[in-house]
Amino acid sequence: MEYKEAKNKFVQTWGALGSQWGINKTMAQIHALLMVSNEPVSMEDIMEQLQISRGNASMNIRALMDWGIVYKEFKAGERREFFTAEKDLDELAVKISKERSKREIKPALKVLKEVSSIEASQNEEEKHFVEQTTKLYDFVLKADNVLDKITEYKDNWLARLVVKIMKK
Amino acid sequence: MEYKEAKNKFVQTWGALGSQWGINKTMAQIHALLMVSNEPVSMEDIMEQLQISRGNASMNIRALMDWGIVYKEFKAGERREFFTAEKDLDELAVKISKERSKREIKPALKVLKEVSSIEASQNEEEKHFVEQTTKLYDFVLKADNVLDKITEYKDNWLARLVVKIMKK
DNA sequence: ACAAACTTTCATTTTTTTTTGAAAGTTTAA
DNA sequence: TTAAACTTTCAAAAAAAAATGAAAGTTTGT
Repeated sequence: MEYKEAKNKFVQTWGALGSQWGINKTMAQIHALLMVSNEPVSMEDIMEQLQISRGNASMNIRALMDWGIVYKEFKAGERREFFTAEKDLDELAVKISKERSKREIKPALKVLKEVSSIEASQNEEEKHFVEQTTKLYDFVLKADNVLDKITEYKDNWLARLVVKIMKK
Repeated sequence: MEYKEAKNKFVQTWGALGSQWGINKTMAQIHALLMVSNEPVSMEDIMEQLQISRGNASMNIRALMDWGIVYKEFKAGERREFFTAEKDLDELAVKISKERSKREIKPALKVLKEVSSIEASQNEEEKHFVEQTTKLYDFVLKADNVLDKITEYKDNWLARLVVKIMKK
């Protein structure tokens, strides 16, 4: 396998993986492309390499910047904008965790708290509902706190976690 | 808020959360419904409560059983089948981790290994590609191992993890 | 062996998500 | 201030994913 083929395979695979985790394919592909580029890439290049339209490129780059994992770069003497991806994987994981927590987990927690707080009657069915949603709330809250803690370590949290977990 | 409203809100929210994580909405809703039911539920009931077709119900229940998080139950003297969800949240997390690892992470690792093993020329661009994909491979491998380890603890891994992580 | 009571399958339809591309907007240099 | 060089927006089109429902399949009781 030579470089071009490998790069393409990587971009495709990363895109597919993204969509299995609720991230749109193009967004994941753009990210993949930027991850393995040693130089900032222009929108024109992204469009060409991924064969996508200007609008699509623009919107997905914007989304990646909103996630804080892609940055604009300016090159001296160049009018157009270039983009780079966050390449430090620890940093990347931290940012993704933070965003998903903020956008998805926190709102879900709010609902879980609400629904687990209803006045349960004698009814077995209702009692079970309250019990189960309460457990779920506690569980999700704990999991979310783990994410928060992870972001505090910042550097190499995964390696540290591995060490801790591995020693039984 | 009374029970029925709360239950509905929970099912809707769980469904929405599912789709943000790459799980189809109905599948997540069925799971939600079964999670908070104290009794096994028939397909008929699922169809009615979620207002979905028989085919849809059948296929998504099947998918949930393939994930190992929903079980068939037989009631004495009843012809039709009933379903229950895994209600132990630790067990649920373990099963989901295992499946996602098997279905998504392992295949991605294979590709990462492949593409990071190309013969890199002198070319800076190619060198960077190999370097970056190698780092990614190591990172994903470590993360996947964490998932594996988690499944070994089985009981209350999250609580243990919290303790470990919390004490700085 | 039959038929009633169910469940599964899958071609077709519907819904949702993503992409396109042209018009509108912005920035910069002269 | 103008216009060239870009980027963003968003209504419409296309593509992808999910849902339907009727026919086929299966199981069970008699």
